[in-house]
Amino acid sequence: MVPASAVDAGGTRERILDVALERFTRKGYAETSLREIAEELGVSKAALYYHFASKQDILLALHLRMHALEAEFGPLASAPDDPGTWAALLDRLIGIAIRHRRLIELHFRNPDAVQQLHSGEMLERHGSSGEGLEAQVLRFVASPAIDPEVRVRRVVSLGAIVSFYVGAAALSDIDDEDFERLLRKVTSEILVPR
Amino acid sequence: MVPASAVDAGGTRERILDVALERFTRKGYAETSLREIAEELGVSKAALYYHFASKQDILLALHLRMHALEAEFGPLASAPDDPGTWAALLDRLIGIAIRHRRLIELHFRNPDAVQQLHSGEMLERHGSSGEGLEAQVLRFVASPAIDPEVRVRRVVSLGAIVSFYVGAAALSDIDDEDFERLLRKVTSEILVPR
DNA sequence: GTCTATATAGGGATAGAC
DNA sequence: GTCTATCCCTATATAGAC
Repeated sequence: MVPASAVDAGGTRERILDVALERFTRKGYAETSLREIAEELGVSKAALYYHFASKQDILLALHLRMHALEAEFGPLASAPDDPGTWAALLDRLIGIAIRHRRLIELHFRNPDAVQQLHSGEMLERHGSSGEGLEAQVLRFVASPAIDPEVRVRRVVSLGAIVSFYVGAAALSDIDDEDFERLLRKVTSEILVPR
Repeated sequence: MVPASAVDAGGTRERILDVALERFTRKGYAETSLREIAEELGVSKAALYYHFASKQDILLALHLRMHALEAEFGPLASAPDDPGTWAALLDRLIGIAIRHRRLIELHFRNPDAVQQLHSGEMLERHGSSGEGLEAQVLRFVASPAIDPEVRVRRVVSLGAIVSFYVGAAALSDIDDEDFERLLRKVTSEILVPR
């Protein structure tokens, strides 16, 4: 672990995280080796271990950025069956998904690796909040008390958000603003049956 | 639970594929070791190599099931800008996605591993058709000649199909028939702007 | 802060007995 | 068809010099 007071003169720590985010997202966490990352940076593997205690620790640092987003996101309302609550939630999710797509893709692409971060005791030591954003969102779609059609529509609206991941290459010529506007339009339609 | 010794010895190959499909889907291809699969089956690693030439060969066998589906699917129409063509395509995709969800999840979860199957010369030797279903579908959403809103709606409708993957755990109490009916309803709405 | 060298573990894959 | 034993390779991680 690197002391919080450590000065990152060359910005190497950040450069490691940048390369790791890129690789973990494109190739996957398990498929990406530290040798690979070190070579792209032009340093040795051992140098990585000066900045991070382990490979998992690199993923953790990226995951903590996500946690920071959740903090910025604020607490979720706790009225899972209210349509307006869900619509507002979705609205905020889209904003985050567009502005931090790489980070979302990372988590979407490596669910197990991220999961294991929560299994261990690593997160507590870094002051993790209790429940993740994902778990909170699931409560809005998993409750059997809510009408199945409503739940399917909510899940599909989530699928719409991650569709930029599925069809990223196919939509790369559409800029973020246009895409966000279209996405908000379509998702809001999805939620209201005709 | 199936007693190991009671089953015909020739059924081992299928049992390997069943376990592999389960593990590759849940944990990912690269993260799943052959030792793990062998242990669950109560056989040795070497036994696996009697039935398959390599780990990749196991994935290939599962991938060929997907190819069989594509054959059943039939040729795609080649009019990417016609709304009716896309609607018909989507309709058939939903049917396949529901009936063979495990297989779809496998491919959705391990895009790179499947990709490498096509890079090598393995597929030609097994009589692969030229272009995959996925590549053909992409032509319907990637062409810049088509209106961006139309393309976003199409990609979102694809996202709706894979939403059962995203929210599978949350919707497990809804049976396949209900889910399929709701999915067809919602996706058809997505394609037509209000 | 970065290096070389090395320890250790686990992966895929093969040989040969039965 | 399945086993045990083994090989080779690559990965994470550590030790200690500079």
